[in-house]
Amino acid sequence: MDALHPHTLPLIRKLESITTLTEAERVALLRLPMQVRSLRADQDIVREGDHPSQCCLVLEGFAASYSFRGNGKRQIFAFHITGDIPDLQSLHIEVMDHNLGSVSPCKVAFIQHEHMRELCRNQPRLADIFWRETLIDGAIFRTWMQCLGRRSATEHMAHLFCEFLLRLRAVGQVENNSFPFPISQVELGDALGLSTVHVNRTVKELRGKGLIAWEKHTVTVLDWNGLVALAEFDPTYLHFKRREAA
Amino acid sequence: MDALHPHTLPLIRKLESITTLTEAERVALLRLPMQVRSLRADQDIVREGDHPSQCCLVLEGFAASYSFRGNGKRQIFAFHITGDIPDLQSLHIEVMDHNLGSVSPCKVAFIQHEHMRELCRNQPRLADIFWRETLIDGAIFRTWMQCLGRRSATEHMAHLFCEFLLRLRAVGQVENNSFPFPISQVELGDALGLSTVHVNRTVKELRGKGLIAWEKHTVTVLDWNGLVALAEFDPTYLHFKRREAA
DNA sequence: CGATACGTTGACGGAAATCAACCCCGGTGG
DNA sequence: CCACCGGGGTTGATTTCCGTCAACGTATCG
Repeated sequence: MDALHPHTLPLIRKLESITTLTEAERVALLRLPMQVRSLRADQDIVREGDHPSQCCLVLEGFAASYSFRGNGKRQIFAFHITGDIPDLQSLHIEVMDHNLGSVSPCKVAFIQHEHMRELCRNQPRLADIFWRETLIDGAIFRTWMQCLGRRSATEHMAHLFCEFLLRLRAVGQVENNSFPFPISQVELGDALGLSTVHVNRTVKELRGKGLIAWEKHTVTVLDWNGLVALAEFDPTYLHFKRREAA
Repeated sequence: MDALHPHTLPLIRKLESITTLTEAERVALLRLPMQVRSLRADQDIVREGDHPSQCCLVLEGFAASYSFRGNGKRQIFAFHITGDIPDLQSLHIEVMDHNLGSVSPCKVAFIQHEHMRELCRNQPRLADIFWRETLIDGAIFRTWMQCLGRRSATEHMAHLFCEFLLRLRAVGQVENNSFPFPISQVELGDALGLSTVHVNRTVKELRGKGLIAWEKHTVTVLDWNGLVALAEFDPTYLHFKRREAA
């Protein structure tokens, strides 16, 4: 009998925010063999071109998927938080077409692909749930695309804070509309497709309108309704089990 | 014994551009019950908010996934061509968070979810292949995001033409670097996040540089290397079985 | 034949990039 | 102890890309 791995708890919590698990499925998840590692900020986890044989579960801290252009400009595609498996796709796509790295200091767990595959064979419904996870990632990508293409800098940033509030709340990291936000303005610019200077001006605007506060790596949403209205935020795309209100 | 459905051939061809199928898998695909329909241009296939019970295989023509903002601005997330199943995600995500519609006149085949699920149960490797398909869609979304965030209008448009050439070639719709392109400049703008006016100027620039020709719904790539260089195009993200050259 | 959609072009304005300082703060080392 | 340094944040001045407005051309179609 394999040992139970309490490290899986964040994953279970996240999966239960979008679906319901049976006891057998929870146990199977808790038995997943994994190797835990601590990372400093800005460390690579997987690099473009790699052929990974394991995937990575975020336990603590923030990670990001990103890619560089020839001219050195970076685009961040997604931020990953507790409970996310950012490179689940490597289970079925051999070569990495982007990078994955820590943004803040992180604790991550590595799970061998063979163990994931075995789990998917033994618990076919879990396979579907993981598939669904990657489909929701796709939905988040689409929304991010719409923000990049059709929203102003201010609207886009407001949208990002709305998304973070809901995603972090789903894994219990929001208290009184405040959440950890260990991301620099440079990194935020790389995510929003903006220059650092303009990120700064945009943050200033959101602060000035009394919508958010941001100090010492913590963001507080001061006016949820105002932020939602400005961003035209609709949480459907996150596909939570039940709609959450703030 | 179920009848064979030759309509599945485009799907088989596309799947074989990224993987290898066994005879049993090919037969199982050919037996998939489906209902074929012809659509005029600009018709809805599935709408935001729907709970579909079937998914849609594109046989001929172009379709697009898109969504509107409150102010009426549209963002197109993806164009879908022969062999694509644009709403495969509805197999595991109940509610549509975006729209799917025809761009040109189309022939599509509808496949009931129950038949897809049965196929996935009987041919587990096909389930993984479909999963992989949706993961590649995700990779395309990421690349599109980088284009929206970090490329100029010219580079972005060049990138789009590069992608179309390879994807259409994979399903046999490219001859002498020419391919059908039944997309208006308005629609192209909705995909690139640009105004129609600027789309026009950008097309003019690509034409002026001798990179492409575009007339009567047909695009010809006149200078593949030049286009690739301008776009910084790297086809890895399409995850074809073997690298294609032009 | 006008109606309509699509494409093209010019003039103007605005949002965000770029360039360039400067500040604050927490190391770190002489 | 203080000087120095570097990373992050802030601000102003200028430039650039792209959006908006407006007009006009051209093809297709009822």
